[in-house]
Amino acid sequence: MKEPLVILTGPTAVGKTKLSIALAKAIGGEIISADSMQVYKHMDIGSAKIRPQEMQGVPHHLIDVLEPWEEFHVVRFQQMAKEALSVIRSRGHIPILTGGTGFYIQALTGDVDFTENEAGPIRKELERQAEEEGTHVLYEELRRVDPQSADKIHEHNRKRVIRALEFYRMTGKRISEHNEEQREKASPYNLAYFVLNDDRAKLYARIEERIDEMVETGLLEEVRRLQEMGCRRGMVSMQGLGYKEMLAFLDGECSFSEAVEILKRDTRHFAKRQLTWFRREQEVIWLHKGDYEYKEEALLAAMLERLKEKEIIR
RNA sequence: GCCCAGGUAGCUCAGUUGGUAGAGCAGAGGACUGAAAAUCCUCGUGUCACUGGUUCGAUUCCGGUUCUGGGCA
Repeated sequence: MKEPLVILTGPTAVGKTKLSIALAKAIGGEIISADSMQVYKHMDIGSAKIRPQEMQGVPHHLIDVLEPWEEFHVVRFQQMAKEALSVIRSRGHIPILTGGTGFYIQALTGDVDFTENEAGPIRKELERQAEEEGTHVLYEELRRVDPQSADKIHEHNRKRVIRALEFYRMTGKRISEHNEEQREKASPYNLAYFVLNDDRAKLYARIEERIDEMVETGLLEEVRRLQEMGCRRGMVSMQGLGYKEMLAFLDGECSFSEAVEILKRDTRHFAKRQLTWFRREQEVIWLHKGDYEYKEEALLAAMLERLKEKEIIR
């Protein structure tokens, strides 16, 4: 029997956190966060991090474990999540992966192998080359070396072009082949992949509301504090929604109200991208809040039923 | 009340020397396998305010009406 893994995800601001607590309490679960920003300490307001008193005693993993100047990425996530998984297993609890970073969820559920190469100076070299000679030169090289990837990746998508080349230069293998292999792997987990969703208009209204709350509770002050701690705009953590917009304001690039408007817009765009991602995922169990009259008990009951079907709970 | 400038896509506006129109933003869809809250791609028909006139033909020219700014009284 495969190891059980419950996933509760969905677009930003849909209400994942609240529901995850109810679910964890109902099934004796522990939560692993699949969130690229909540891992960071001192980033509480902008990342909409769960507060300790809201956890209601449910153990949480991968929250508040890194300093904002540290780099976080899928590989690190995968390692840490696997460690958390074994801790949870040893306690006889059920792991619940909660958060909106679809890529991270995929890395874990698909057990994607990232061990083939170690991050090195090649990336920096490629970035420099892109800067000096233009992405086009790199793209041409990619076409020579890995035409399949070149077909798939748009020339303007600098990050992807660089990564594909980086992979080739480091391993001598084509990333397109590697990805193909990884894609065919079956998940080692007995998955229950829930995606919470709501009407688009309601979701957008909730995003707007939530950002207003963040502003009222001191988003700008939080970002100022981070700046004083030495956080700069290039950092991975500072590319998070809420952080990059406030930093742009603090650098005098726009007015405060403009920054807030841009933040709202970008967050809407983000939610939309998340939904695109989940639509593509196989095996997803959609939970439309409207189908359950927006009642937590009804949503919970539906989830528990599916968990029974999958023999994750009795 | 008079004068001026305007009323064109959800918003901001461009344009048609008369042959029924196009950008940005918003919005929608998509991609994504070591930056992913990142990065990238695709999608634009609307009584061109209303109403008469001139014209083969008016959103474009002329008159009137109306609305919105600004100025003068």
